[in-house]
Amino acid sequence: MADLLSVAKLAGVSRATAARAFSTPDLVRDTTREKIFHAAQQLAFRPNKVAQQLRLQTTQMIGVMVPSLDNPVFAEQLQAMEVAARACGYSLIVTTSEYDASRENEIVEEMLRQRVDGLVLTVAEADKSAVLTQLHQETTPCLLVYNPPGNSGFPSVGVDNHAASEAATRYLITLGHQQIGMVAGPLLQSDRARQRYEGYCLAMQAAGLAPSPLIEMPRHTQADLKSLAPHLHGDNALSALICTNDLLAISLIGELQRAGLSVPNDLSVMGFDGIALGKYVYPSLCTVEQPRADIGRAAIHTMLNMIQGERPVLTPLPYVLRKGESVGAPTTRKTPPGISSRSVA
Amino acid sequence: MADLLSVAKLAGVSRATAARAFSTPDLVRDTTREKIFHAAQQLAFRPNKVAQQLRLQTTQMIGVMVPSLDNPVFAEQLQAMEVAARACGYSLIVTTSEYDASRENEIVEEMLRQRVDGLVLTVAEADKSAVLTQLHQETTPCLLVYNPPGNSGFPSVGVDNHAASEAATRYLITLGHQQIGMVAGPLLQSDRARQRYEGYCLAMQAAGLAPSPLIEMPRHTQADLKSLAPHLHGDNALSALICTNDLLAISLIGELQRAGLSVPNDLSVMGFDGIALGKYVYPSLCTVEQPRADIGRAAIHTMLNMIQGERPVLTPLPYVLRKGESVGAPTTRKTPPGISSRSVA
DNA sequence: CTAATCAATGAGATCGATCTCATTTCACCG
DNA sequence: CGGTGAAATGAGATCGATCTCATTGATTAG
Repeated sequence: MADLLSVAKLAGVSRATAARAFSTPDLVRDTTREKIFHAAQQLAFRPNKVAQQLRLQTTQMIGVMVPSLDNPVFAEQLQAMEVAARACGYSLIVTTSEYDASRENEIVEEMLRQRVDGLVLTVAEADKSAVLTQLHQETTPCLLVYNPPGNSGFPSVGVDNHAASEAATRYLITLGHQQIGMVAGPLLQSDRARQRYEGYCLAMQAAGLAPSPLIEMPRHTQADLKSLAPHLHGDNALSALICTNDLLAISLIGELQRAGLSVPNDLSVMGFDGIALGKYVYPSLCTVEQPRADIGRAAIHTMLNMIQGERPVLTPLPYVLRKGESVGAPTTRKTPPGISSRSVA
Repeated sequence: MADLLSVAKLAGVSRATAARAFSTPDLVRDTTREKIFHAAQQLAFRPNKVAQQLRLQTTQMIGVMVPSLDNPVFAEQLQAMEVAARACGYSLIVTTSEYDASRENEIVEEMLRQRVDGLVLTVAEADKSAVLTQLHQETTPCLLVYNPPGNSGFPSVGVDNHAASEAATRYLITLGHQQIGMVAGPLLQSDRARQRYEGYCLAMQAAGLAPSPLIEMPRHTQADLKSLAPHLHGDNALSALICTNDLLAISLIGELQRAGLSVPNDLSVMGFDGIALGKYVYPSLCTVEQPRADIGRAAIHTMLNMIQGERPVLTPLPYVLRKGESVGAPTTRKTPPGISSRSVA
């Protein structure tokens, strides 16, 4: 591939002048510039970014790490990030951690070697993340997405999970639900899920209701009816469920319908995240929508500011309670009316 | 950030020896190597990939362009690509074209400037893609994904859309369907969608049935019942539909159910792509599954071979006809029985 | 004891751009 | 017509690594 030097030679000027023709055209006489452009054209010259990056000590690249692209909430955020970054002349190096801490380490190390200008990460658990602890030693700016800011010491872009979950729970309570449960992936391993559970508990208590213990599913994004069955019958049968993410909610609704139950008549199901597909399934998913595209854009713009040396000022982004057909008012249960009202006490 | 030279100085050796300690440790005396590693540790030395890339004339980076990450079929493929690339020491620069030809050009140009070692692209239409035409001038290896190989002149990883669509259609015919339609996004603008329609037509004709004209939806991944309504009533009312992608199918099923129709009792709906979520919704989506993860992995491994200078040998990957609850045998229609059988002739 | 061999290291060029600083060119004015 | 300042250009250093080739030092064979 032709380099600047060969262009300069062909045009009969020095390297420096050829370089100027591209970076600061005003400093080059019109006729000279023409000659250089013409030579560049002939040689199919294409500037070498790697050389620029080395010389200018900036890569115009942002390293992005998300847990998985199989979850649309991350893919949709990434889509917006890519568009925003490109519009500002930045490229993204995209990686997935698969929720694996050792991979997180390798990935971040690799990106630092690549001298990315900034890191935008979503980690499994911000508070106890080894990789974040180590990043404090570094000068490369780092920004979290979705992870609650907590005490990780890094700025974070996302919604207030705590408040959002409270709002979701209150909404169900307003509709008349009293037996409300929450469903999550295994071990409540994601910090966001934990905050959502806490928000749920608070809202329940504020309404004088007893929060149910968390119902754990064996997988993070796929519901399993067996784990849920015990909570659907008896005195304390649930009338509404909040899932810590939309994939869990959608697959749960599918399983319930497959088992002959009606959503929302037999059970109201609410999600969390607001992935696009939730609007199109039937029943449409009632969920707390995180503005994924806004979050992605905000992450990029905040990161660019941080790269400029500014200290980020971040307010949580607004969540939207998206109503949907998967949630309705509680109906009279199959259990005798007397029992159901007694169970409320 | 500390560089090799400072490490070398601290260790009391030359640049060359310090470099060798990392790249070819055998050539360095044990005691010397220890000194160098120790110095590196003290200075928190981290090799600069940009400098390596410039010197070694390889970036170990692959440029990836997909139309959009909002469609899980691309996100799921990308997830697999990222894991496969990382396992081989490569990074991905990820971009989205948003089905925009001018963006395609900019993106590819940008990646060539970045001196990616290879390009893995999914373009809107491989046959009439300006960017592909221009890429023939370049030496950077280029591989298509999902795009049918056609006469673009580039190797391609994906399934045989033509055959897959034929198989899907035959499956519906085997179940007894005769009035089968196909639904696509606007203008049949994607080359894959066009092949799928052709496959459908062939299978219909082979069975002695008349293919219906394509039913176009105003949007690529979101169904619109109004566009479909005319085909659901009358003598030629359809009993089964194939959608050119899963998002279209899932949203269509939602719309039908919302309108009080039953899938598959009133209408069987089949998708195409095999996104993960299709398995979990109710009714589960009957679809032609493209092995998205396999495709992603194959794309990376093929590209790595191409980078080695090998000429790729590609056989289409096997699709899987995934049965699901959204398709059933045709039922007696509301229209008088005599009419429905007459309409077959 | 000297020559030959091999392991270990260093000096300097190189990758492809940009930047600083010096030098040349040019226009304009007295 | 020479001088002055601005505009245009060039020479060379630089970014951080790797590689070639030369050199040093140690070991061993003759």
